[in-house]
Amino acid sequence: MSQAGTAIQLTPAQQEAVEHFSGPMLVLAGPGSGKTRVVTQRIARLIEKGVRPWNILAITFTNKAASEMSDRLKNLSESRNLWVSTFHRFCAHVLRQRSDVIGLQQNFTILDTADQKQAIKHVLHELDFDAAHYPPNKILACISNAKNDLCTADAFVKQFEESVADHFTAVVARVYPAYQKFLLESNAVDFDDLLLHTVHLFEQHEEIRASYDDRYQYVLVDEYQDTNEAQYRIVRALAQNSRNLSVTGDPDQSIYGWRGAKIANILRFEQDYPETKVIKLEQNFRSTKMILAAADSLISNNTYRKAKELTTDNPEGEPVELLRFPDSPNEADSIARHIRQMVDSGKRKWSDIAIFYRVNSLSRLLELAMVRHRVPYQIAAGVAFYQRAEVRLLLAYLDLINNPQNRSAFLRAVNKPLRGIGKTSQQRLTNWAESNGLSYIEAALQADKIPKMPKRAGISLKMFAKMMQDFSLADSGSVAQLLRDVIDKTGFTRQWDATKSEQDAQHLANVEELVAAAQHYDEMMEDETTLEGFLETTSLVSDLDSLENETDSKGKVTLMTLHAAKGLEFPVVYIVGLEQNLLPHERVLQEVSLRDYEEERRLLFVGMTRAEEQLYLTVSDYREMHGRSMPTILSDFLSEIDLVQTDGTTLTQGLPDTAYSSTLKEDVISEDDLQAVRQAISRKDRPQLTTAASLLKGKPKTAELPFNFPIGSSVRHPRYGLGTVTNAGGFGHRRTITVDFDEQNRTETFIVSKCPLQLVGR
DNA sequence: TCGCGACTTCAGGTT
DNA sequence: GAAGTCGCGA
Repeated sequence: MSQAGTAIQLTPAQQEAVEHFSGPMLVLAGPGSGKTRVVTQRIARLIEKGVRPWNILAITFTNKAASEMSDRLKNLSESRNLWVSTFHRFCAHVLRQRSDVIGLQQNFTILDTADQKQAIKHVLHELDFDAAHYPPNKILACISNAKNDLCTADAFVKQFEESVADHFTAVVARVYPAYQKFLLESNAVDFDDLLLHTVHLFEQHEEIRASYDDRYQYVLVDEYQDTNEAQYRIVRALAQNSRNLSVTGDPDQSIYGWRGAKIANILRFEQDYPETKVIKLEQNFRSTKMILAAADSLISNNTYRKAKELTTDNPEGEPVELLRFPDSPNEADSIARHIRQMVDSGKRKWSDIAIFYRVNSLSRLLELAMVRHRVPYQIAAGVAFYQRAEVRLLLAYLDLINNPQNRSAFLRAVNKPLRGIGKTSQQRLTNWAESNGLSYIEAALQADKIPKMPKRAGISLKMFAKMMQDFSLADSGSVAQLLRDVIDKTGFTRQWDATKSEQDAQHLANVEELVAAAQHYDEMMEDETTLEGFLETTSLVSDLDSLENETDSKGKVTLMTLHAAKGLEFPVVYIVGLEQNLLPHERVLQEVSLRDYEEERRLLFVGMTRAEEQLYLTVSDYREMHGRSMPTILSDFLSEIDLVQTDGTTLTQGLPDTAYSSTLKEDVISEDDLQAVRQAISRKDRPQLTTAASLLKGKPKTAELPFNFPIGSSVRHPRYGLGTVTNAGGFGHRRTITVDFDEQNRTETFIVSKCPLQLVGR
């Protein structure tokens, strides 16, 4: 934070918040007002005043926020035994302690989104609904919304029976209970259940609630404006007796309404806790006057808000610029060049710069441009690693060992590697298992009793089940060793040969990396290492957790969605695509809901207020949407902001870089290359998989992007000029390419990782 | 039972 | 542009 490093003087309002001791407190903190600093200093003060660290609970929404706070606390005071957690981790912890009460076992599985989808499909199939006609994602969204509002399956069905509902709701009313049954029988929960079960645990078992209330005398909740009903009730349950609840947030930064967040929670806090002390932090230490004024004039168009006065003593700064481009490839390319020039000229370092966008699909062209211009970047897509087929599969094996009732894991693992157990055999098994009340593993052990089961499939099933039963953490000794045993026994890696293809090498490297992650977990937990603990760290990581926050090294440019940007700050910010249907998003334009429309405005507000010194908004006259180039309309929000307009194509005029040519239709870099780049980046730099607290502690490294120069592509050398790649050799750091320089009639061989070559669009 | 290619349909943000 | 579905041939 800009303020944290040097000027230590607290404003009177900050001081008051830091010194607040007991009773409820609401801190309304505008962007850049030093909120995190206030929270951490207050915790330090609490401890100084004699509060014991284990009586304090600090809750955030993301792992990143949690680990950042932990890190800061480390500098401030003796903070061991102090728990900084996300809502979901906190709930997982509570539920493991009291799993018996809610009908689960302690080793329950946390399903991720892909598992959930698979489960829904399975249920749809069982109920004889056509998955094509009832999209699993829509059903899932509907169930999730219900859960966020604490509407259980029973309640949903009852509500449905008592009201006039549409056909789709009727289907959900059938699917929801069946889905819950599937989860329960799998000894599993989904993300929403973590919250929902915890609410029920607290509200239906007073003695349990009271014990946690008593344990956590001081509860602090960050980003309170983003709490949904379930989270609201959890917080309430924890502060019922102790009442030392302090929440921080900013209604203007509420951007998770679609996830069930209720902005009303923060607006009504004073009614919920009448003795509340309210503190407003309105002085901004982050942005220039120009940027703050622009953001303020935007947000003042919202009607559903508490007016706030944002002020700053920072310099005037430069005006917010609107950059206009003819099309999206041009936009991406110009931004990349602009960034490169800022860094090359020594004005900025890579990590000073961030690019935000409304939808993930916009990152594609930007990434390609970054690669083309050799701009090192990081993108919030760290979990992509856990989504890779081979990693998911191995995790399914571990999951099944940990929780033999887990149906999703069984179905995923049973025929991979191939064991000749096809769809129909699986169907017969699951039907039989369910009608006999057995887990799939138990049923597989008696596969010969299943009617119509082919002999070969039956034998395979038995062998598979026996093999799974023979695995145990106790026998292997550590999660990493167990993983290796699984790989050995299943012949998991036999299908790949690193020397045969690049893809195979990637698969093998991913497997290696998962083993390394497990080993890291083992080492960190020592004797306490558990399978469900490891699996929990893999299912509760988020995209954001892969990002580094480096300030010392030159670092990387950060690409992320506007949603992910909350809580961060950068000297230079680009917000891409200020166009109708994109920002505001088309979905809120179709409906006539003012609430949703205003959330889009808040989203832009959040993005703009991340910027410290320079803020660029961009539009393209044509943008690729759904694989097609479409003319665009300027975002209505632009008329609410004071800015200067610039022709974006002139951004880097008169400067030496000439890699760009206006017809970038054929990208020299293919989608596969981009995947490889992403993988290579993430493998090198992703922090080791750990618990929240130790995330992001890896030393900052600057990754040299692996550049691909396909044979036949055009390149530019600063001295030799234009040339064509004619040959390639070697691997990794020693990869070389040979280039013919037509103009000078010479041929040179370069080491790719060191050469000053640049790809040129054709 | 399995892999491949052709085809359709779909694309918001996150724990 | 990508992912999922379907039908075919081996």
